[in-house]
Amino acid sequence: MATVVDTAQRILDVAERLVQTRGYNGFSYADIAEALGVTKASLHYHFPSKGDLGKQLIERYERNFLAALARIDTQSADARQRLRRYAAIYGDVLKDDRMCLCGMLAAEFGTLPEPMRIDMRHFFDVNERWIAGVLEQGKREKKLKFTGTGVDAARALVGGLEGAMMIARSYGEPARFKAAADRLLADLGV
Amino acid sequence: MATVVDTAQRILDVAERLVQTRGYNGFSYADIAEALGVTKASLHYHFPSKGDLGKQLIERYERNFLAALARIDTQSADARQRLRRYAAIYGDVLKDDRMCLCGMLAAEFGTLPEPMRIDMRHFFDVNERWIAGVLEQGKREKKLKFTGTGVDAARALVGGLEGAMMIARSYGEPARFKAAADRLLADLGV
DNA sequence: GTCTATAGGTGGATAGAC
DNA sequence: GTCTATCCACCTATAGAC
Repeated sequence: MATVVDTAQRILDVAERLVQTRGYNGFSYADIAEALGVTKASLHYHFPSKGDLGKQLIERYERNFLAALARIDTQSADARQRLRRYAAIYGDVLKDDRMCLCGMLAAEFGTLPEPMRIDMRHFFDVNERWIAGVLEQGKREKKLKFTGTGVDAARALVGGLEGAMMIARSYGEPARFKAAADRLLADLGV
Repeated sequence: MATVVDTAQRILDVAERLVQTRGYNGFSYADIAEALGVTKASLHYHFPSKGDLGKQLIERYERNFLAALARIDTQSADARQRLRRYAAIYGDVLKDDRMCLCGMLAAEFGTLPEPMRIDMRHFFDVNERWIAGVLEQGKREKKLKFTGTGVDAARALVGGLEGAMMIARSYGEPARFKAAADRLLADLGV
């Protein structure tokens, strides 16, 4: 049985927001310790090294993301509606003043430990696969249109959403993201 | 008269590559000093603080970028060709294993000193303006197609290129960028 | 302009008491 | 599990000699 609110999860909650707002190289154990009112040493009990923390951060983020995609699958049958809801996830993250965790880590790729790199790419892999599936479904049902493979179109969509999100955040204008996302979706027939 | 090879420029050259590969929070004066065979102290003579260095880095990057756009303007009259050459600039940066300097800084926005934030946004402002101009030219000449304003379409293009670049670099696959870029251009009628 | 030397701070991480 | 205390490497930055 877990504690009332599991300590490791609370650490991950704070660390997640820190990475999404300041980046993996932009926060320290001291930041988390201060936010939770504990010492740095006790954080090391739960996550021995920063690399361990980072890796678990990505894995939890992917699990939560996949759960959100599963909800879309069960609640929305229409391909166009599924894509709209997919893009809305990004928009909600941005309205909370955050970048996508993995978009952030992609920028910091050059300094990440290998285990984090692998997990980060896996996040994009599963995202692309899910989108590609929706795109192909939409094409079969003649509700979506795109040239080339579903995977290629999916990659362009993910890249477009991540980039638009990153720039919109620098301007503090979530509307910039919305405009770009709507355009990307429109090009797919949404 | 400048030295044979101006020291400040050589510092900026090394720092530029470091930011583009490791990020602003991912390099130190020690890295530059080692690469140039000088001490950290002498770097501070040329750039008193890291914020000064970062700011001058962006300003030089924007000047060089604008010069490249000016070359496109004089050498290519066709709107479609101009966009292809614009996207090719990004592709060349990526093939050199670098991210766009300002795309990198956009990710690190949360930790940047205000002067760098201002310069970074200015880079995107001038990029968007240039693209918007090309898009509107192409629309008048009935060679390009897009809905809404040229600025909105320009923003979606910049975001799409930056995001695709960032992810392609994480996979070490420049081809991923090329595929996404071609798709973004195709949606504009290129 | 570049050097040596160093200040003053923060980084991640560990040992051992409670 | 959390604490105090501490280590050592690294960070940005400065003073002052050459």
